[in-house]
Amino acid sequence: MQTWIQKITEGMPEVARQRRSVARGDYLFRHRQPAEALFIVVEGRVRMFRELADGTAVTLHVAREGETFAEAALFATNYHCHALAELDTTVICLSTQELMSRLQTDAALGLELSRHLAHQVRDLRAMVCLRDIRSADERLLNWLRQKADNKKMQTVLDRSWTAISQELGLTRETVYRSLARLEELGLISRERTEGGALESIQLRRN
Amino acid sequence: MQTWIQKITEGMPEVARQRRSVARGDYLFRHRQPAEALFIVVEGRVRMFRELADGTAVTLHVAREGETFAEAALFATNYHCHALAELDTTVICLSTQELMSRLQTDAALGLELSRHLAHQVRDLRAMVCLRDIRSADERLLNWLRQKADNKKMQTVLDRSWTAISQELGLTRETVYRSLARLEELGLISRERTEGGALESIQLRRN
DNA sequence: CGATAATTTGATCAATATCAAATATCGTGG
DNA sequence: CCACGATATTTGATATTGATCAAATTATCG
Repeated sequence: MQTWIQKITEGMPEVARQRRSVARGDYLFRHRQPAEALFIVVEGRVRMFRELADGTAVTLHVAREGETFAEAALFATNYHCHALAELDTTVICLSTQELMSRLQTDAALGLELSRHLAHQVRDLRAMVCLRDIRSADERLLNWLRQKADNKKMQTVLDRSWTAISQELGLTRETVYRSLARLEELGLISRERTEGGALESIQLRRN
Repeated sequence: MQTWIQKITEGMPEVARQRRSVARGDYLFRHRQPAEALFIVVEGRVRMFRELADGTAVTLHVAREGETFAEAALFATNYHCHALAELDTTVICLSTQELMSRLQTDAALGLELSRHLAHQVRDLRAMVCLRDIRSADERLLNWLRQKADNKKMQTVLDRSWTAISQELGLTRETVYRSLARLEELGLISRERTEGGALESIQLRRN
């Protein structure tokens, strides 16, 4: 688990970091409810959305396993959107009250939170930037380069291509075709590390 | 200017928040240089990118007027990318050293920074989410809904459509066509507030 | 070993990008 | 206040490319 979560949760009273399970289709919280917690997804998937006057839903974020969400709850008295479990979901709830009161005095904790958020900002900006690239080949290639070990020019995958294609904003079919094309062109080579099941991609120069 | 910047800069010694002008094509900072400042763009545009072993550039972010960038410099000793002025640019430099030393003890300042970053995270997530919508019409409509005043179901523009189309990840031609189509379908109506030059979009139900 | 998910390739379609060009609007200097 | 250049808006024609639907193969997990 991420460092900041460790630092935040350690020394936090039991009541302030409870687990909660939500069945698929149920709400974790609703718009305008008092913002009592922020969350870490342990398992499942949560969709956050606003609802307009005429009932139209506007999705703001989909939080997946390992991700935190509703950090903004710390700075608001009420939630500004709905959070719906798209699957059977388990989350850890971190009490905003508890956190906030510690943040009032504990500057180190605030730094830890800022660090976490600053990294999120960096990653998200990079993701937006990546999606500005229209060509599937170029987008995939840039993703590989972003992830690559700078010296070895190599990326080791931690997920299926099917999952990665979502992050890329492309269909899996398109991704597989791009992979084939890039390998064809000699820009990458795909290597299956026989020990682990993890595929790794070697970037070739030019 | 954003609140947090006010709070951060007020009471900050003159030396810790200097203006700096950079000519188009010059670097604001380079990869591996000591991370001495984070920045606010006053005017111009700055591109941040990494450079791979073979010289390939990977863009991570393009910061525009009014935006802050390199917040992560606070948590690193060295910059992890290059920052190049794409236009003649003026920035405000906020000393990381000064900021960091204040953040060590000033919990309120840390909260202000966290608040700023949490909002950025929220906005960026919403932007990524929006770009997952493939249809231009749907994407534009959802953008309008995100921006809309919840009661009046109305969005007042603060920029040209040409600028907005970039945020949407669409070409301006596509955006204009979508606008026409959505108005045709009666889903929106475009209204020119004669007083100001600002266009406003009224969302219709269904 | 069976079931489920992931990978891979093919054919076709639809939608957006692109290129082009005309009009409208804005801002600025005279 | 007006003229003029720059920018924004708007519509048209066409091409490209990624999405979609299909299906076969392979890998993974219990």
